[in-house]
Amino acid sequence: MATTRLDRELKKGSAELLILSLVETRARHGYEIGKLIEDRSGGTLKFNVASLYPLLYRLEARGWIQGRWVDKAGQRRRRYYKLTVAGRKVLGAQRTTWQTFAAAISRIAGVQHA
Amino acid sequence: MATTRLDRELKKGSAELLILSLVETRARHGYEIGKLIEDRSGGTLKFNVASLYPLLYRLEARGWIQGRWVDKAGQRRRRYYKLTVAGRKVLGAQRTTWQTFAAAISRIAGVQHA
DNA sequence: CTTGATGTATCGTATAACCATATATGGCTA
DNA sequence: TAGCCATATATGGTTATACGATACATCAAG
Repeated sequence: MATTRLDRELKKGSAELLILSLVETRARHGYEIGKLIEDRSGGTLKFNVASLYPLLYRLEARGWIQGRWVDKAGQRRRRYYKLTVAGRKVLGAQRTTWQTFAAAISRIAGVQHA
Repeated sequence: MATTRLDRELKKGSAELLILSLVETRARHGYEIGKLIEDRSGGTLKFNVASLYPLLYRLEARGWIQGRWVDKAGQRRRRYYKLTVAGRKVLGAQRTTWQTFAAAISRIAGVQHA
């Protein structure tokens, strides 16, 4: 079946919310974030690296996450990102936004959410 | 507060689902669809005409909706769109996709849906 | 020594939203 | 009767962005 494009677009809109959520309780590096999203969604959500990394840079440039390089023997260097104070506020706002949108869409599209 | 862009992106992804849903039971014209989405979402969802009309043309080009010009005295001509058989199948698939995504995002982002 | 998983990075291209603007009609009001 | 608002459709040009492809780098497994 042809991809409806809806799924792709949906990923775009929720990308920031997903990333901010994952670095909420602890610092994580890019690759880990990508894998976590894929795994926890059961393969439903999957980010291309060419989308994921630029997104991380953007979030850092906005001051919502803070990156730190970590070198460890026997490993490629990783950049760990953690949520900033400003990012925490944004995350809270985005969670509310998400719920509002999900409710509105479900109502108009006639989708019942469990 | 600065727009987080999440809301804008979310609209993009759900636009097709919303439109297909609104022309499911009866034919509607563009302006009406725009107003319905805005009204039924309580202002949360709002489409720019420069996004809405091209989207309608795209959906029609794909054969998911079928447009028909209707002239009526004392009114500007309107183009009424109705769901096609192919569109009905797509709508069903998109509803399923939407539910799957909403569940995945809520799970990862730690958002509880009522 | 080749393959695959891990890990970060980006060029180029295609897609698409939307601002601004245009056209057209009817009703209300000053 | 001129102005403005709601209705209704249409699009050129700008801008943002996702992602395929590709690159580089390290280590384990076979």
